[in-house]
Amino acid sequence: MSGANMRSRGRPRLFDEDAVLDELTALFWRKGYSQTSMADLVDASGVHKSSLYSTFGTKEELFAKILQRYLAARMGMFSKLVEQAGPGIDGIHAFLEMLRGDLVSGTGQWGCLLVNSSSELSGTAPGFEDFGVAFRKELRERLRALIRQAEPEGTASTRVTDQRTDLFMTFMLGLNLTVRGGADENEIGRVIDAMQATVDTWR
Amino acid sequence: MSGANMRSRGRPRLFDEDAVLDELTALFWRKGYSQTSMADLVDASGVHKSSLYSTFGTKEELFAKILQRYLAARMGMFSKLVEQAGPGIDGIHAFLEMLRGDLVSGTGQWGCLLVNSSSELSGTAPGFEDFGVAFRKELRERLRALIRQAEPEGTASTRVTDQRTDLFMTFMLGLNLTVRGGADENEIGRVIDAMQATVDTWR
DNA sequence: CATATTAACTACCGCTCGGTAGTAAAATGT
DNA sequence: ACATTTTACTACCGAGCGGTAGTTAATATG
Repeated sequence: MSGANMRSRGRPRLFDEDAVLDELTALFWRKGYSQTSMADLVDASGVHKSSLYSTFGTKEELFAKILQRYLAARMGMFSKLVEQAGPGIDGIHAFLEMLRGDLVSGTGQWGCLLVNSSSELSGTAPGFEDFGVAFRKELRERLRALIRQAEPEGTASTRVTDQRTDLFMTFMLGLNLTVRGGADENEIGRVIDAMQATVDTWR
Repeated sequence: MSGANMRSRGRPRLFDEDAVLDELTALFWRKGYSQTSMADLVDASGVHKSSLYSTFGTKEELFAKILQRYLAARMGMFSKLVEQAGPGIDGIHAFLEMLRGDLVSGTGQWGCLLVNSSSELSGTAPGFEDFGVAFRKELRERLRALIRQAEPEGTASTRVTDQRTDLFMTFMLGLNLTVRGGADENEIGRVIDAMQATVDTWR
């Protein structure tokens, strides 16, 4: 029986692995992969370099783990947002408003780690491109569900749903870029308003 | 009189400055700023390192010059595209089709150098953020002209024009990201079709 | 207490990075 | 011819990079 409370054999960790991964994620998120050095990660986490290597492997391996962890968390967040948004066109409106709230504060202004990384490393990718593809695919599924449930039964064709999903998705990517590019709250607000107006024509 | 044909005093350059800048631009465009080393630039251009430094200054200064040059070229291109697109909703459709042609071939799949750089360096920017802001502002002006001339006189309010412009602009940013993220021709086509359908509702 | 195991911590390695000094070569000016 | 100016080219520098070996400390097991 290897229960949850079974302590391992040697010296116990002095740091919480999850908490450290959160800090490292934040650093990569804000500065990008290339501009974040191992020394930066050591400083930010307080964990010695060798411990980072023995725990998470090389910088590439660490980053892969972080991306995968981030992907799961991000998708969980979007699923919850879609759920909270509720059905109907009003649901999409609510979804966009929740997005607005996220983008103007905290980590929101750094864009999406997966999108950023996919863009940063696509020209020289060791193998991170798959994460970006997976992200777009999963996000698209959730957005499609949000949009699908906003259409009165029988009225919408699959084609229309798909087109709206593609537009909405591309809009979200562009919004991420706008935010990361340093847009202020007004500009973000304007852009979201523009999408709200478009969504209104879907009634 | 310092005419165009007045040769300078010392040893003449063995390389064409503009041609070299084009090559360096392509490299930064594809690989990004951080992932492009001076050695890479030397290899790609065939110009010795010292000559690059004496001609263009440090890596940061060189990159600033490249961004500025790229900005001018890019804006010229967009101005021409808008002009070629012509008036009316059909003009916007034509514009999108020209975009489609550009994105599936050559440098198009690397996205936009300014957008990429703005995203890559925003978390650690030495001072490149201004280029991204200038780019978004200038691009927005041109897109607004395209959209403005597609509206029948007297029918459209300033507010509607601005909203459509913001949506279109954000769409283009997202499209860039989609392309750079490694989307294939089908996915790009779908996304553009989605925007075409939205533009159709503007009639 | 002895041993095995795991982690913390220090010190270091080879390499690549951006950047520069110093010299040889090719042009113009007098 | 000679000096001046500008560039081409070689060789090199210190710093920071990602990554690792080796030692000390803390826990579990026998």
